[in-house]
Amino acid sequence: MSDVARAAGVSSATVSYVLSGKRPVTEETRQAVHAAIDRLGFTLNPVARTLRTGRSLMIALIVPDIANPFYALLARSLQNEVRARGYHVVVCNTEARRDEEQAFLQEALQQRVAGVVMTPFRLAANAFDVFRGAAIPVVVSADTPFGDVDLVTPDADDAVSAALTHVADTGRRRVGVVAGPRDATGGDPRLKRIRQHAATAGLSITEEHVVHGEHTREAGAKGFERLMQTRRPPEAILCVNDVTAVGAMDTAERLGLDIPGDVALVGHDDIDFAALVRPRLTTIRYPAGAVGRAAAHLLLEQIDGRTHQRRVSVKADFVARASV
Amino acid sequence: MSDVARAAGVSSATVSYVLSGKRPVTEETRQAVHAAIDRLGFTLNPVARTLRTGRSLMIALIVPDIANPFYALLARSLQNEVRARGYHVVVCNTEARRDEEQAFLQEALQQRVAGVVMTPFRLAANAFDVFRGAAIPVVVSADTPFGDVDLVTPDADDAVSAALTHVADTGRRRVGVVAGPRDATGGDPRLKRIRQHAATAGLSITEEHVVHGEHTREAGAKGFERLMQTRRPPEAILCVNDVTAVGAMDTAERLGLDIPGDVALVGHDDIDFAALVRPRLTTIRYPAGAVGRAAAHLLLEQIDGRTHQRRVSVKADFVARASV
DNA sequence: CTGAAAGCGCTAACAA
DNA sequence: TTGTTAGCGCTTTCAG
Repeated sequence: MSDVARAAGVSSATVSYVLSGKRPVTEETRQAVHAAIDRLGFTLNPVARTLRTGRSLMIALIVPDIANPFYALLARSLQNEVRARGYHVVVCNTEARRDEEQAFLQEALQQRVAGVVMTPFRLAANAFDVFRGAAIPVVVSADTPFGDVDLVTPDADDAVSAALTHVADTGRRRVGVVAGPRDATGGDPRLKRIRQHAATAGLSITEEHVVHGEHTREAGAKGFERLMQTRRPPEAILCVNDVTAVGAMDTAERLGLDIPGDVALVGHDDIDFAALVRPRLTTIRYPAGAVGRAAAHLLLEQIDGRTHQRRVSVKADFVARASV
Repeated sequence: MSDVARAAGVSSATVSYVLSGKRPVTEETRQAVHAAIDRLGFTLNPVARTLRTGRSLMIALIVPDIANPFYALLARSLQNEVRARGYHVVVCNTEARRDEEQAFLQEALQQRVAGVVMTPFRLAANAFDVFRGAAIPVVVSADTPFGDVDLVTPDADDAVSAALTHVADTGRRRVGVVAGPRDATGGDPRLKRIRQHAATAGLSITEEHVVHGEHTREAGAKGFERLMQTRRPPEAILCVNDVTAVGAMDTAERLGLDIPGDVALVGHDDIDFAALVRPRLTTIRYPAGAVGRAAAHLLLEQIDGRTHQRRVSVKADFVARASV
């Protein structure tokens, strides 16, 4: 940059100001600087800028598993939204492990990221306090508020209610749930919501018909199996997400169980492939693209220092297909 | 860091050397420094280090689409491999567009990334020359060599041969291909390989039975449709990847075409969901996890300055399921 | 074995 | 409207 300054016959401060526009510059010197920049093929060093300003152009996306299509789509949409502003997305897979969640958060802090978008699982609720202190924007994408940070959350009551009504309409009464991990911070909000609407729909969910596990295909397979091994197996099973529902289908096939003949199945998220498996998966759609966009907007608002909504909800809706 | 130095009664250089181990330090001072570090809760600032050394802890993963499960899995496995060494993965979705490919490469350069893993599509073959100049390690994941950089590539001849033989064994002769973009750098190596083995298997691929498009579901849907609209439609269709094959299935369903009754379908990659769609997709497996690991190893070898293999091939194999 | 000090490239007071 | 300069926090040469 000092090279450019010399070539343009100005100070390096002026070059900086020409580039940032944070101070008025005469058209003449502006031209001269740009000419020098072009001539020398100069590009700003973002690292030096980060060191100086304490803010990088990186946004940390901290999620359990980028191979889960929901998060992959979220990542893509987030990147799409922030790219125009020069931000990059660094993807951090926590496997829903608390140590990894903390480690990535710590590293994000050290790296002076411009912001964090996270789906926390086992974090302590005060984990983001440090970020508030460091004035680093944080957006949490989760079904339930988490600490004192901006939130993107599903508006899923209608959808869940519709799903349960639909299940009830097909004459099923005993409902099981393949829920998220028992030790997740704040429990499993999706399970809570299901429980909340079950009674209204005339459905019963007994304790033995709720199993906990990770949000993975393997956990879904195992959870479904345990549910079907109970004395009176559920007539319908809701899964915490589509990936676990697919795991459930794995088991159903292995056990020779027919879906929806022997048991109905409902997922969550509506990932692309939910419509492709057989039977086509009935699910509660939570659009990952919209979630990514919402998170991006919340984050950018914070970065810009504008008053931010503390919370955006994304409408979920019920998608009836063939698994119920 | 100067705080730590002061607290430990040493110079900041010594603190640096204690941390890096690049110079012998007496056990005594080492202890003192560590004590001070713990007491003050000090952590190294990676940004300052990057500015000084010209190398960050970021690895750029530049791919067409992270929402394609193949790349999502690649990303996860890459991150897994490099994480222990302190590296992070920033994901860059190019949508297979040349301008984005170039832009991300340029940005990676500015950011002084530790390395680049890329699947290029429309880049000029000399695009990596700058990286060689800047001594930034690059690994390309592609079906064909690309410029003068390390390569992770499928060893797919046996698999493709097996696939075509399998197709021929079912009595089909006219084969169509939903190939990659016509203007991709170096054409479509998968198409080439298919052509190469077709004759041997006694199959014929006419010009009108090769259609080009992006590696997307939509392009697959369109390509399949065009193929099926030819005067004598192919009896079997090979797709450049599983995502396009799924697109083909979309169209088949819309048109009321039975797979494999009316036309057989073969994919590429064997993403998780290939086994879940109906009919289960027969495909040529190219394991994304192994590709990510191979890329990571190649990259780390380069970072460590060790003599690197210029090329690693990952065995592909034929997976016969129900779509042929 | 340790310290002093330069400097990576930028931004933002402060001064003119 | 522009310039001077300090300093972000680290690594590494050079000197001891």
